[in-house]
Amino acid sequence: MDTQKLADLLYPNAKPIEYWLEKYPKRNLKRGAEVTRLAPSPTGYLHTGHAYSALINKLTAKKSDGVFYLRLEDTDQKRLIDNAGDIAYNMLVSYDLTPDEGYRGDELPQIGEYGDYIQSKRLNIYQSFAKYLVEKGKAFPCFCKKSEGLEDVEERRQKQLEETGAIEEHDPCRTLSYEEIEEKINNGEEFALKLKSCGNPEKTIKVVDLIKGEREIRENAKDIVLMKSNGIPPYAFAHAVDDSLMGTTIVVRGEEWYPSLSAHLELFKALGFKPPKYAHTPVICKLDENGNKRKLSKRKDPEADVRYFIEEGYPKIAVIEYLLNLLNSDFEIWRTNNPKLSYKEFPFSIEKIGSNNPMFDFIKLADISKNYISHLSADEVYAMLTEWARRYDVEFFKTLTENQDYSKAVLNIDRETPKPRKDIAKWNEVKNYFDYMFYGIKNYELDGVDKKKVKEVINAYKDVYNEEDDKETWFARIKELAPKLGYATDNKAYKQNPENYKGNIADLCMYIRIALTGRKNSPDIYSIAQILGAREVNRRFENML
RNA sequence: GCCCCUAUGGUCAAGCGGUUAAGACGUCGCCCUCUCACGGCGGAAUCAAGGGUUCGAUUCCCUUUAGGGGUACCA
Repeated sequence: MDTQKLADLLYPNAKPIEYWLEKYPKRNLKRGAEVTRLAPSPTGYLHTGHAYSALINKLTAKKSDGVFYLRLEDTDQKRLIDNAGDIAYNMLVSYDLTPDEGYRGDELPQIGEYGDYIQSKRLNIYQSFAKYLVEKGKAFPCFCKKSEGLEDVEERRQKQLEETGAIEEHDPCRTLSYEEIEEKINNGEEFALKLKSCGNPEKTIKVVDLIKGEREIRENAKDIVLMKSNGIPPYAFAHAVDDSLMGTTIVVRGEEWYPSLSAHLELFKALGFKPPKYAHTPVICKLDENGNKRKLSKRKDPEADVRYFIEEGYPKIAVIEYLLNLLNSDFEIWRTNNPKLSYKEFPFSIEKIGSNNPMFDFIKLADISKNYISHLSADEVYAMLTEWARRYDVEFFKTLTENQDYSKAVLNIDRETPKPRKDIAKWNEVKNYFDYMFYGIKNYELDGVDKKKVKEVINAYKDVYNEEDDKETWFARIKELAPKLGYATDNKAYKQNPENYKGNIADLCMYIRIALTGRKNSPDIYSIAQILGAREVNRRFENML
């Protein structure tokens, strides 16, 4: 068949590929610089998996003085959601995963010489390369009825399995003659362009995956779709064309793409491009209600949306460090040895990524978060907390900002010391945790507590309480008071003969704590009393009597 | 159905032919202590099963099992 004639029939107006090859010359980067990219499809919010791979991409590019860019893969018209691209970009920015190049949301202009970075704006480019493949006899038009949606596909697959016992890989339309094609085109029939695969699945090829290592995979034999009948390419073709033209050196993508790798490699070969390096990453999973491991699901799992962590008030760095810990498990050792450094200093390596699909662990995340927060100064905590509250808890925001110094003092309890408290994992916990400092005491935790004893203690203690005391004097006074009221100051003595005492000094302190906070547990009561101030302390004592 | 990937404690995982099988989270106990948290010390808990290869397998090969993924004009 005259493939040039066919190419002109199918794509009469396409530019020759040389035009694009000239327009997008090779990148001029230093040796070893890696070009990575995140290429989400704007079909919803930014998935936690996206943040995970953005982190890999960003760190890899940074480490090699390369480029990390963002491209929007909006080739599925049916699933597009307004603003999804914009949200994705802004989420990346807010997690400090800002791309160096590419699409930057709907407000800002794109950066970079290799645009457009939105695939739907690149249709003429794909057309050129589609035409090129037809010319080379490596692609053909297919006029078959298309499958619509997953159910349709499954039904068709089932039917084919029953009839032939296998799934047809070569497409029947590949043998159509020029005349037949011309007639269909003239009748206005729509066509999809397919790859005329020449692979043999009995043969294998060697590939190197940056995570999986050296592998042998079967050659591709499927006539995959290159251009859908609406003139838009599906993932594979857009991937091959864009990543070649944009100079991507490492493609980081989820493991679910691994089975289609051989098809992609055939495509690169057909196009005459050198394929990039690949890194197929594990997929973050969770345990579902039946006890089975499954991929984090957009519909069922709130934590699949990176916005969830922001709403809950996890510090963004904590989330990133959790993900980093999943990627390179030696990160936490490094973190303990380098508590002050930014995670960006960590010697991240793609090769160290394990190949198991990890389970998302909130307990571990909370631990990382608590550690992170415990090392912040009160000013930093205040800043992050108010930023969160401004958006998600307006009442609390008002409270916090009405009296900044007071709020900071509360947040500073047991902070900025060698052994800081680790009790806050996310900002939405703070209000409940310190409500007695901000909103008074709503109810007293008194189960198992003898209220008479509380009154007795407070009644005596209020007279010796002195706001001016330093911490040691403060405690000395309590110690002095204890025996007078019948409380033990020596724990051992108390344990030996508890019947000789009304309680020990710990109980005495607990009563003071209850009067001041309404709770049996709280941070250091000396600090709390100091922050509350004598007036409020006395008021709370009176309240108790 | 077929194809691919994965398999070390409850979780994340080091390990890459010979180890008392790291470490972290969680859990339990003790110590510290005005409670809680922190911190310190210690304990329990893992190589999915069965075959090979080898002087020797957690490690290499095969089978089974389990889980995940793919098999779309979705990404």
